[in-house]
Amino acid sequence: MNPTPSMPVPPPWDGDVARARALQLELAAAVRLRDDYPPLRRLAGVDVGFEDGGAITRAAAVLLDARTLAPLAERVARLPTRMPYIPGLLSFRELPAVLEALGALPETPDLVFVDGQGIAHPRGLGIAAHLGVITGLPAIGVAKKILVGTHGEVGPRRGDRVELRYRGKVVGAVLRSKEKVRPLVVSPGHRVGLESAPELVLACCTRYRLPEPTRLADRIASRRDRGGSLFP
DNA sequence: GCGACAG
DNA sequence: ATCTTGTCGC
Repeated sequence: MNPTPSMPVPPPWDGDVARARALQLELAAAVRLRDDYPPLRRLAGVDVGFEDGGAITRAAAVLLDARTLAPLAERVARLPTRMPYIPGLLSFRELPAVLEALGALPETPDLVFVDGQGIAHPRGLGIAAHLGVITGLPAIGVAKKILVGTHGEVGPRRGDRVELRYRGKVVGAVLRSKEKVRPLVVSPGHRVGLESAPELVLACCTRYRLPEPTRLADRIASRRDRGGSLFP
């Protein structure tokens, strides 16, 4: 992704929870849930970790070949942490660092996988949806736990899934990405449909619970990369 | 009023 | 998310 001139970022945290929530409602209105992504050539995965007991926010972005899922580039961004974790306002805490790492990638991805919720959120704007609306890029949220919503039992086989409902609406899917592991919570972030999101995530799940884009970003963001880059 | 609550 | 080693189960 080239030096992007005007990529709007969340305003500095001022402690005003009510205003942040109001902004989420505005941005949620811009979310598009229709499949509208280009032929997939490049994928990206982003995730966040912390250093100094939370003082530093460390974001990682990984670029992958969509066909082979092989990593092509990785970027890390470190920023002073501006606000505490508040359920429902996660994106305001993590997005600044994520956008910096994403913007530093050598190419603009066709689709971004984000560790967290898409529209499966109290106001329809989880971090994946927030990122999508702000960057204009197609995005999907892949979370390890539910924030809101309910669902029936999920089958035991890879690929089995059930709808995630919130306030009478389908907002995502609970997907078994691999046998004998807890299912993932998948929800569209932007420019991706409710049916396509789980399909795209599953296509990126090889031998682990998490899809490659998010799994690789997670390794780097959480300092588990064991000494260095993905390219030995 | 009492829980629940992505990372 | 993070603090943290070995250990039990598939």
